[in-house]
Amino acid sequence: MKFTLATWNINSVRIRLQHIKRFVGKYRPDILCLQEIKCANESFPIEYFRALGFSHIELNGQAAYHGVATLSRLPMTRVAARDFNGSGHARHLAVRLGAPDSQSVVLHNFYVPAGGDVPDVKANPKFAQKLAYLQAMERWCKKQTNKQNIRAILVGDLNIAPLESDVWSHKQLLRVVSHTPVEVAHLDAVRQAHDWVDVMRQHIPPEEKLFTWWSYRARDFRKSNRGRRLDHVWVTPALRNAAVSLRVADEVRGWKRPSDHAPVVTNFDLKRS
DNA sequence: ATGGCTTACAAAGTAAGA
Repeated sequence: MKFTLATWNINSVRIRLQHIKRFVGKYRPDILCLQEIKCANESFPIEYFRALGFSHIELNGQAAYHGVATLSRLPMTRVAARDFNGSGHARHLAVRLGAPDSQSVVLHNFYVPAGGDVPDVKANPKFAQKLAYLQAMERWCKKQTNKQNIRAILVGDLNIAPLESDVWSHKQLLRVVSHTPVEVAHLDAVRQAHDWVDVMRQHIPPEEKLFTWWSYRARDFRKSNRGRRLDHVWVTPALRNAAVSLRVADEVRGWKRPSDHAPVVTNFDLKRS
């Protein structure tokens, strides 16, 4: 099975419909994982996506904040929508691609908490909640059995830029939430707990700068280029060779009134795994 | 630039993003 998968923190799905149409027209993704849809399930523009060809739609939304959606041209079934840290936030959705046999793949769509401003669990409850969320993800990963045979893809806005080359200035961001050593250690623990493979860094060397998010506050995001790699594509070892190509669609960040995140587009060929 | 912007919301200023 071959398919194109895109993950994109859309920062309000309802205000970004024209961008979605333009992006889908250009990249023809078979599966689209959105984060920060910022609407309840009943407010999600389902018909708009059906008209774009996404006949399979699974939602985990809430009013105003957070929320994730997975849209597909290919058959899929809902597996779970977990609340990893008991916050009541809509931040996760899992679907199964294909019939539930040994060749099917589970796709996880995540929106990890941003964590607020101050990287101190005592002074900032949001930072504590972010670390708790990552610990719950790690526990869940550890609990899985027969991990070498699990066929799974994990994508989304993980809100952490782990490598020095994942931020515009390692030194200046060491005490900025998203790149602090404690967050990076927590994310590494999640990854190692399931031997997840960092697909973006399989395709783009770790020495090379790679960003998926640029602040709205820069006058010219390309000129200042103070970006971070907050969005990720991971696969289990069984799918280690399944991603044939990948790119960050950073031109989308330059469209008028964009999301502050760019989509990440991956082409999969499951025969290669 | 220690935030210059953007979004949602029983709509004017809050809260949140990161």
